[in-house]
Amino acid sequence: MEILLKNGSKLQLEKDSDCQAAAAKISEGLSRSAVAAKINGKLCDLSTKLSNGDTLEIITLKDKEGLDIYRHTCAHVLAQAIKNIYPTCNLAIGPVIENGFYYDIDFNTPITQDDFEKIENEMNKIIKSKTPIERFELPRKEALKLMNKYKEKYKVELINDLPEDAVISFYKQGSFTDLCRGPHLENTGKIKAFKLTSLTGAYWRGNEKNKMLTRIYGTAFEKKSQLEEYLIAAEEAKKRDHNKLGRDLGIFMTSDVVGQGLPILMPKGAKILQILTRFVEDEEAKRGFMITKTPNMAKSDLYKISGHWSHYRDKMFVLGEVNENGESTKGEEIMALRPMTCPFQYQIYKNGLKSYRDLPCRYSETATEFRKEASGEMHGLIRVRQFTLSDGHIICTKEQVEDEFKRCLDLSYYILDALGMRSDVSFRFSKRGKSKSDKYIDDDEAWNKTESMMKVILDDLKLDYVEADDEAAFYGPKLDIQAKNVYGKEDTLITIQIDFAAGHSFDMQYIDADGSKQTPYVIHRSSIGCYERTLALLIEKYAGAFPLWMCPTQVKVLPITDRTLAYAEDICNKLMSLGIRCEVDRRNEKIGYKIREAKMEKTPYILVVGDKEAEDGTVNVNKRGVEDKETVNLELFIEKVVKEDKEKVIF
RNA sequence: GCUACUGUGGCUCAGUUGGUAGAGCAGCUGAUUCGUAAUCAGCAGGUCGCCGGUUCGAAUCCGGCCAGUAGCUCCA
Repeated sequence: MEILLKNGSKLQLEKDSDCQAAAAKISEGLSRSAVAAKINGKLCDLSTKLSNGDTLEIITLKDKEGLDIYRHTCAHVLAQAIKNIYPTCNLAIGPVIENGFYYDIDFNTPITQDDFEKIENEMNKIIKSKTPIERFELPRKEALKLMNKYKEKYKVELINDLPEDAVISFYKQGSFTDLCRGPHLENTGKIKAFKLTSLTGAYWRGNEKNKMLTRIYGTAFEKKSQLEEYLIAAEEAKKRDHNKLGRDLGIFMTSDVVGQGLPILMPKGAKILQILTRFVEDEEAKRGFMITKTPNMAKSDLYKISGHWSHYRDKMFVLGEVNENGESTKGEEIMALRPMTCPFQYQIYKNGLKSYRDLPCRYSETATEFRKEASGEMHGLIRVRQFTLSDGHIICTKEQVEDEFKRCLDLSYYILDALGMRSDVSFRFSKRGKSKSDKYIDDDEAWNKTESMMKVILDDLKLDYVEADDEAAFYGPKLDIQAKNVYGKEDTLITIQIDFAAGHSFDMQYIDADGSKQTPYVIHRSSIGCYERTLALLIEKYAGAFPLWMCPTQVKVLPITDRTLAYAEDICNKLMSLGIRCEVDRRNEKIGYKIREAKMEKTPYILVVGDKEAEDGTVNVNKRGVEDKETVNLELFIEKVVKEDKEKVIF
């Protein structure tokens, strides 16, 4: 028979040959490195038989899919090892993830990370045994019988939920059989380098109402050296962790007596936030936003109109005792700290009759907001209970939505560029999609209309985005600009949202050209996101060595002896008068000591001044990240640093 | 909120099977005025996260709470 290879060439094979045989025929090297195959574009095991006319692609570990298969097999080896050691445990699911794999298991007796050695040893035994891995398929009834026999209740549930026409396949390695779509490696001996990395809890089927299972994370690579490299890189990444670095650098702190999720920004952190805030507010003003200053709390009446009281109340800090329906138990007026700024800015819009000539109405505010996150959800500066959001709302006509949306995105691009983060973000179109829980405002028509409206805009912008169901706000779809922290966890940095409900629920109106009353659309948007979170990601991106323009201290002057202290002070005063943030290290210490400290603080410019410099009117410049130091004329240095600060140079 | 782990002076860490706390750095004082990542000496600093229990005796064992970390759920 004849099959077609991906590169277009043809291959003659014996009848009933499988993919492995095909790989062997192509080359010995390929035969060795093959892990799976794609027949007519569909992934399958190497043992899959080929038919005349098939198109074949051999998958190796160089392919992402190949590495995934390798890791998936590793997850099965983990499951087998665990079943060997803990025969009464129940297996749930064991998929591949970005940098490895995990397996969720219901243990009867809890295990700890100390048990990893034992499990890894057992896995090594299974790998050494080079047990063949075989695929077989069963009709639903038989499949259920098999899993019931093994008392795998989670697998039974999975099979029951498979669609009617699904092929139910299993993979068997020795005495161990697992429900699995596959494909897998040919035998367990092909795994060369793996490691179990962490142990956590995870709800069965991701639902908090279900039992919490034990999740074991691991990773695997083609070679031991790659595994080592990965583990070292992960350790290195953790050194940039803002939660450690931010505290070490004196940017923020927390205090037991203040409370969870309430970070305290210390002078350096507060300075960075001030710099960012001024930058953002000025840029927003240039782009037609009107700054507002609205209260941090309001009566429950406001949140009843916005829908927060019914959709969001359990996430709010409510001042006063309320019953399940959100009514005061004592007949008092109930106040609540604001979780968002929207309803406050709508009040401004509603103050006086609006004409179509007034639209678009762009409001923005550097707003303090409060959200009562569950105790386990807080994380450094990334997830907190009080935060500062560059929060804004655009009230406009339907025709203006598209243009305004694009302007919002353009503003965020501008800011991301200034932060040097544009290439670090990805886009997520967060929809309600098919999920219709009571989390969302119940209005199918409006949801459909708004989601398709947003899709048109995103496609028109040729944005490279992923669509995500069940990620919308309760009032509408969002474009989320996502960024990852050093652990690879993704969070929303910036968001732009279209709200179909606010105009109606707040009874916002404008008088159109023809004299008729119309209801406007609302765009919720952030320009730089939540300052605390953005700061966290900046700390991690730059490992504390921020671009000059956002450094709390930009220049540090170090006199070598007291004799040049006056000269150092003079330099500092000159720079400060030009808006450069500068300090003098006045301590009577050796120059090496002062330099060490200034470098550990990641100061962009360290100026060493001794008798020579004082006499010549020069400074010895130690630029951050540059090995060589140079002595330059003071005026020249000042000119250069002022220019660099103004232009927000990112080096 | 859930699962697992962690909590010793400002920071980094010691502290053996429960016998009543130790170092380095930082701080303070003194000397040193020394040219590119830690000058020397001395001093001071801790009810071992908090509360309760077991015990003759708890930093060490047990329980509760508080805080921190990773993950789940949730989310800017």
